[in-house]
Amino acid sequence: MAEKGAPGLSLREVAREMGVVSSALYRYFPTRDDLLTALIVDAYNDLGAFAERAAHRAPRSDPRRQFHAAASAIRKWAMTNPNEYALLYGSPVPGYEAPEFTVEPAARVALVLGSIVGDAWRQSNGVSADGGSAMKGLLETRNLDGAMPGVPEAVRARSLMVWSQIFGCISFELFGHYKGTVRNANRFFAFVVDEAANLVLPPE
Amino acid sequence: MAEKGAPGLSLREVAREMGVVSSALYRYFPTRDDLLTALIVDAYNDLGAFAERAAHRAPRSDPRRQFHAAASAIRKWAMTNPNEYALLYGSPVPGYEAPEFTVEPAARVALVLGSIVGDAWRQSNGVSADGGSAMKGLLETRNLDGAMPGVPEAVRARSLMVWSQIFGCISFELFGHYKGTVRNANRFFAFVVDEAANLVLPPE
DNA sequence: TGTACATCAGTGAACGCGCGTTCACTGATGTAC
DNA sequence: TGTACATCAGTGAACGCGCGTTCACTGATGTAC
Repeated sequence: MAEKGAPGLSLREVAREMGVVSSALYRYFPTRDDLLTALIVDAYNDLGAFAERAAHRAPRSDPRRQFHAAASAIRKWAMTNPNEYALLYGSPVPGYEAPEFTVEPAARVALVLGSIVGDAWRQSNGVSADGGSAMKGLLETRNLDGAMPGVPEAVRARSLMVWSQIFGCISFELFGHYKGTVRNANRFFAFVVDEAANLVLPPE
Repeated sequence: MAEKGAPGLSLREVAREMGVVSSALYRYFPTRDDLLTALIVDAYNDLGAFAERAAHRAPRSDPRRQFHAAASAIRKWAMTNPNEYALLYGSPVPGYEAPEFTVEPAARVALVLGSIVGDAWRQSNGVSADGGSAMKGLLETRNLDGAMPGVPEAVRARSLMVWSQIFGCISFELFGHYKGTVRNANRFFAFVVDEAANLVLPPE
């Protein structure tokens, strides 16, 4: 049951890595897609927990450092678990549709970044000049009210942007798109995260 | 030879779509990987040409509009050709390594964005306060000198960032990661591109 | 203009392989009396 | 403490399928004389 191995997203390969015959997995999962779902949920939680721990190691009083810690953790996790990362953030598996309940574990890692931003804004109680009305209907306010209460709408929008920006950067690096342009990937990532932090953390 | 169909990245499926028996492809490609390479190069060029045309339809005097036009074209192409997009920007195909000469067509679409930024900076001849020395060794200057001559190093770095930001955003949308957070994907994308333009185009 | 031959795009059968899934089974572990 | 039986994790053979690749072939098109 302890599926620690890297998934090759084939039932038989998962079985192989667990040192078990393929049909044995049918005792636990009725179908390949259910196995896949379990792997995905597991991976999301693993990544989420990893980012949470990293963020909590930095002091809440320094949101910028928390932000960097979380982002770096995500990147580190991606490089350590490239298969899992590709499973979560790469091309969708053809013919597979993730069930509804994967949304919650999927949100976990995003929530880490969102909470840092939210905490920082609530601490700073510096009210930003909000482009509020221009943002109407842009986001799913219902969900974001829970995740980032008391954060200006423009900051929420930028947070979502920055979220996909960070993952976009990691994906590009991992999938080889920076070849020939970025020389020092570590420093480039730090640069990107810093620019991202500028966009979502309260000034000062 | 006219491979217009959407690739399922299986030789047999490509053959099927071309209305031809699978072994017939071996007259043109010695191996599956060569077929894959041809499809990838084709797709890169298709996307690149599409973005170029869109950018050229906007006046050179309005780089912001050019930028939006190019970005929107990329997104549109992605939604029209999701399989090709996943082939180019999704998970790497296991066991396949793209040969060196795919780098050039791959760079084509990035060059569209880069040229808009470069042209704008050269027109504005507003010299930015450059964090120059802090950037030393961050990027592959050799290649970028050709693609974006006369552009401050910080702007180049931000251009690369913005490049992956735009693709990250498109990937997240296409691969379903915005479910539950972004309500109006069109407007959100426009917002992201606008923020991106702010980061790379000269002020004023 | 007509025959002989080379070229070459595409066919179709076959191969070995890994896949997801089924099914009857084995054998160890736990429970009842 | 010892026997009888149920539970249950895992086995191993088999299935049908799509894959990449091979190979001998067919038949239309082009060229030579």
